Amino acid sequence: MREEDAGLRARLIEVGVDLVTREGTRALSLREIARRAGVSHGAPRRYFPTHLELLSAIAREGFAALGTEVARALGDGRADPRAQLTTLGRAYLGFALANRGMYELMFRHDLLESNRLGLREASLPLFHVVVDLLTRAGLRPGVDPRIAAGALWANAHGIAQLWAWGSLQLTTGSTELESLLRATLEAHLGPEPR
Amino acid sequence: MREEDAGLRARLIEVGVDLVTREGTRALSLREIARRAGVSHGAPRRYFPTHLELLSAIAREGFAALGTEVARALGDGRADPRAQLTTLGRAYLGFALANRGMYELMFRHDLLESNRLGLREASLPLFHVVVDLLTRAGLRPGVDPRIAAGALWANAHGIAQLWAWGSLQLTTGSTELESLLRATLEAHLGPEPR
DNA sequence: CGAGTGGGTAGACGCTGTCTACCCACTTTG
DNA sequence: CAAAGTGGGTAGACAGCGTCTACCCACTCG
Repeated sequence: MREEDAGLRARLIEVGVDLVTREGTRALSLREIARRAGVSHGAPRRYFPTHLELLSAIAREGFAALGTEVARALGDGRADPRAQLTTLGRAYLGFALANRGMYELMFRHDLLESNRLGLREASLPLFHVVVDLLTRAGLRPGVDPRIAAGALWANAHGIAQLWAWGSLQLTTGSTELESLLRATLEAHLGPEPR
Repeated sequence: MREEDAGLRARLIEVGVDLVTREGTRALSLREIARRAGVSHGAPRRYFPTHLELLSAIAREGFAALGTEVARALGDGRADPRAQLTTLGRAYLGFALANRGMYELMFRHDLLESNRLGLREASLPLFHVVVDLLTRAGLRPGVDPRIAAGALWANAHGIAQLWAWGSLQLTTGSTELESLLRATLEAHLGPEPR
């Protein structure tokens, strides 16, 4: 009867996304989601046999959002690879910090039945973008770009997580975050050419 | 009456450490810890007013273990800084992978009341070791060693976490882990001198 | 001897995820 | 047109959880 009667399945995911971005992973109980969707607590079971599968579906939505965000930031991809990598890093960290709840969910493998539900695949295209940009940007000889991409990803992930946790905030202000990103990129690509 | 009657408080922590290293964070319910310690579920409250405080105490034990592990690996500190950094990285990743449950707990800030309970302080000395080693190893000019240390830490953390999650395992075998570590260190310190 | 108290027990409350029995509107079929 | 089947949802139960509260027992101290 709502304007959005797009089936309960979609509505549950929508409610979940809304809930996690606004109140964090803690609020994502099955019953609470059902409550906010206006159905009984048993209803979700028809579409998601278990709580984890619902959470995974919500997390997939997060990966999709991250993907489009990054794609939007990269634009037509005509800038040089190095600038694009910086842009990508900024977009990644920006997403992680703007949507902490969702980002946390996306990497809480204990909530997600990690492998089985295609979450790894959901983050794979982004990984390949990084590999591609790195090869085009030029690495030191003898460096496997997939290794470098893995290291870079891990670095961004670590920064986002430790920052969100507060472990990295020596000072306040996000200029330090930018410094961390720059330090990482320069380390992998050599100093900025002028 | 046991050979270990070192007070309930210590025993609860001990049981918790044992439990998390053997069965993961999932098993760390307050009632289960109490059960294994042989007391009623209300007993821990005398020493830990809330579940989170007990978990934090267990995590602190983890940070201590990580610290001594790293210290043991570094030895008398006479090797050159670069080699020590490699050793430290290996020890860090080794700890994270050998004690996945504990490592996960240590960085699950949603379980830990993060700031208030001195957990950040627990990891701070290790951070300073990294800063020290980096300055002695020599960075490119104009690089704040604290920033570099943060980036490095974030990188190690990210590698540990994504590896544990399975996101980084392009191939199997831990040689790839070693590659990731090497790539990171070489990126920050320049190629290995021969 | 009586009061006070540290340390633990036991039960209740509201919440959680899962399971099961039911039920109602709708479609399909004979 | 009636009967059977079924997709989609409700409602209640169950065990487990963290927290709170009332009690209680051994022990110490005045």
